[in-house]
Amino acid sequence: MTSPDLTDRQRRILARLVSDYIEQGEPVSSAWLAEHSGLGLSSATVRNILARLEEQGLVKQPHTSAGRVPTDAGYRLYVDSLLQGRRRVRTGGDIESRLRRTGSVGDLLESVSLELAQASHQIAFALTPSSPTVRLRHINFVTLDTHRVLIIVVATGNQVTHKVVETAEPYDMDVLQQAAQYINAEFTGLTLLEAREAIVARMREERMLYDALMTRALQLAQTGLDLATPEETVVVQGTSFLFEGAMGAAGDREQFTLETLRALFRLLEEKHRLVELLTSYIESDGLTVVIGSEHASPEMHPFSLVASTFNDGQRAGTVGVIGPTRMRYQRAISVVDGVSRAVTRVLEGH
Amino acid sequence: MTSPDLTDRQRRILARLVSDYIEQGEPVSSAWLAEHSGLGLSSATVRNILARLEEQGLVKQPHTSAGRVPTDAGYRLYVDSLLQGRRRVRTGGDIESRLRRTGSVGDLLESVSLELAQASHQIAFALTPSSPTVRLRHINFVTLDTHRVLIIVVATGNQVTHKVVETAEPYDMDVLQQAAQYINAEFTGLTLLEAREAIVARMREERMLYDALMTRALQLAQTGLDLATPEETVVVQGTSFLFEGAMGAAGDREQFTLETLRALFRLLEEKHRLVELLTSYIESDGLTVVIGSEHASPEMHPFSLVASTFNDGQRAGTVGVIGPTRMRYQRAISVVDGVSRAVTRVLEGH
DNA sequence: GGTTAGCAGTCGGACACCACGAGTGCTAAT
DNA sequence: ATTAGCACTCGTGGTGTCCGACTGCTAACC
Repeated sequence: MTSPDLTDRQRRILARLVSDYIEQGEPVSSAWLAEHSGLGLSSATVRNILARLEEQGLVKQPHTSAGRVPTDAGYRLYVDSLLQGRRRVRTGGDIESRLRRTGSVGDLLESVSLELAQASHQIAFALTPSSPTVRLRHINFVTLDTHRVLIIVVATGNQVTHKVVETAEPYDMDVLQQAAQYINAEFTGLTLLEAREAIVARMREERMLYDALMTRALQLAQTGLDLATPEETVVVQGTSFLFEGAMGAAGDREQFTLETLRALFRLLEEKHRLVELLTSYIESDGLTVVIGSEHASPEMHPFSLVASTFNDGQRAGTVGVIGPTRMRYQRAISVVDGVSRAVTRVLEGH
Repeated sequence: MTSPDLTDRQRRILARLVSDYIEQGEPVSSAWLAEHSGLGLSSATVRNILARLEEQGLVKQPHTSAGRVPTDAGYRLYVDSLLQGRRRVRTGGDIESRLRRTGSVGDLLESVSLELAQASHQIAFALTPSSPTVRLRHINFVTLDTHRVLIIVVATGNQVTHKVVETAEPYDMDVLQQAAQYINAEFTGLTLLEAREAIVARMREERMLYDALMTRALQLAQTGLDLATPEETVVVQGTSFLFEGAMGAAGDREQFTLETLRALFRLLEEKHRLVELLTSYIESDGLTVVIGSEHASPEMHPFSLVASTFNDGQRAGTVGVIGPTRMRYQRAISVVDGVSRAVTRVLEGH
């Protein structure tokens, strides 16, 4: 908590240490820093500085007689104040044009996370908007056969959900059309939850005005909305990139145990937990970085996350990457930012 | 290739060896087999038998002074002739009822693979039917705003695909409705590919009969079908289970290197390669087992696969599991078989 | 002839030991 | 405040040894 009281020299040493460690993957020694830091200092002086940084909890040594490695707090300081405003990598162009080719929002999420994974060489995710923000845009019924009706709900952001419902009695196409028109006229623009409640209320009020068939059609709409509401999709791509860091790629030690990897994969699989975790981070608009032990879930402690919200007028969703705490933050941030802006542009229809 | 000329005793020893190795995960020794095989033999005799089995390529030893382990050929023989007709585990009931709750086919695939993964404790997959079989059931247009149209295509098996298309000029809702009705009347029941071609042909013929708007509506339908056609979805679940086998769970050695795991994850990620691989196995209806080196792709050599097709009248898709070659084949087979039957029942609407 | 007991041989795994090198902390001199 | 020098620590890698697990083989046995 006593983070900002650092001399300029300390900051520069720390910055160099972090970025070198990120690139090389090996603890960095006082001698190395003395030679490459730019400031003309001897290794002994650097050792003194490092000792103070260690007191502050910004760096640590894996064992005696090893160089220093950043702690999570060290990474945090690096990301917050030592990193700002370097070159902004241009990533937008071709990715944006490829995104533009996808139609439905579901496909878009898929494409976005794929592009992001490939651009960052890390695990990437994309998340649809939190449901309370989503509004009803259009509802539609299609009779498939005598006892099955297809309900299609279109929400803001062009999210389409559909469900096949088995019905006890046959529905008439005309009645359904009529009901759909009615609903579209009356309830469009409401939140999905609001719409659902409004329909329930309406059913109670006007039970006698409209005929029984109509009532049942409304009931159908209700189930359709029930389905559409909790649909908070998350797509994860690029899981295999995680092994890249975990293997002895370029002289690094193995970084993660199988147990660690397994824990992460479990988390990624349990979509609802993942969604919960991700949404909790994104109260702030714009770009968020969560580092190692800052995560709520213990299985995320060995990892960092860079996420950014995108929107189409309202907030619409989140994209980001997950990787080892020893991550190229600079690059990850600019890629995530670029992609998220690209998505926003695409959603706004240019 | 000289597989079937085995004495009864050899078969029994092999069966015992394979199933014990599957359970224990450690090379099994002659002494152990002598004691537990049931036939009252000494370890020396068993050694002779094992030596012959090794000549046949059915077992091998990881190193001198270790017990024997089945080869892929050994597993194959075990699965083919030593396994048939044991107890068929009841798995249907509750899974089936849970599956019944899902609406769209997409959700169904998701649920099926999830259930399968949890039931088998392995990676599970589910694959939609190969596209040529799928037929057009219904098409629908929704105007979102002046320059965007939502196209919804419903195919057999209640597969719903949708796409938002940006249009240069605005469309009128009425024209689209009319076009949809026309298409539904004329082209329903055709294969998606056939329908697409029929529409193109019709557009050429009747270019003058219908007005320009109608032509453009047909064009829209065409794009919609283009989108729906190649949609061969595959869902993979339970990837974290792979680590279970890879970790030293119960005194086992680590079975897979990170490189091996990584290769598999890459394959699972590249959906098109995965689809290609899976579909190539399933020319035969019913249940298929592919063991280790029998796989076409080298990254699958450390793994085995158990798959089964399900259908709703026509062939509709495939479900299955992927795990280490040292897999509980008995259990995997009965689970996959059970689930696939359950899916068929659900699709047939009971 | 098939089966078995006994024995020599092989090999991996665990452990201890040692030397080496990398890097630190401390102290005394500048 | 900085630096040179030195003693100290500790992980790594290589070597040697022991032990135990199994095997293959041979000679005796039924």
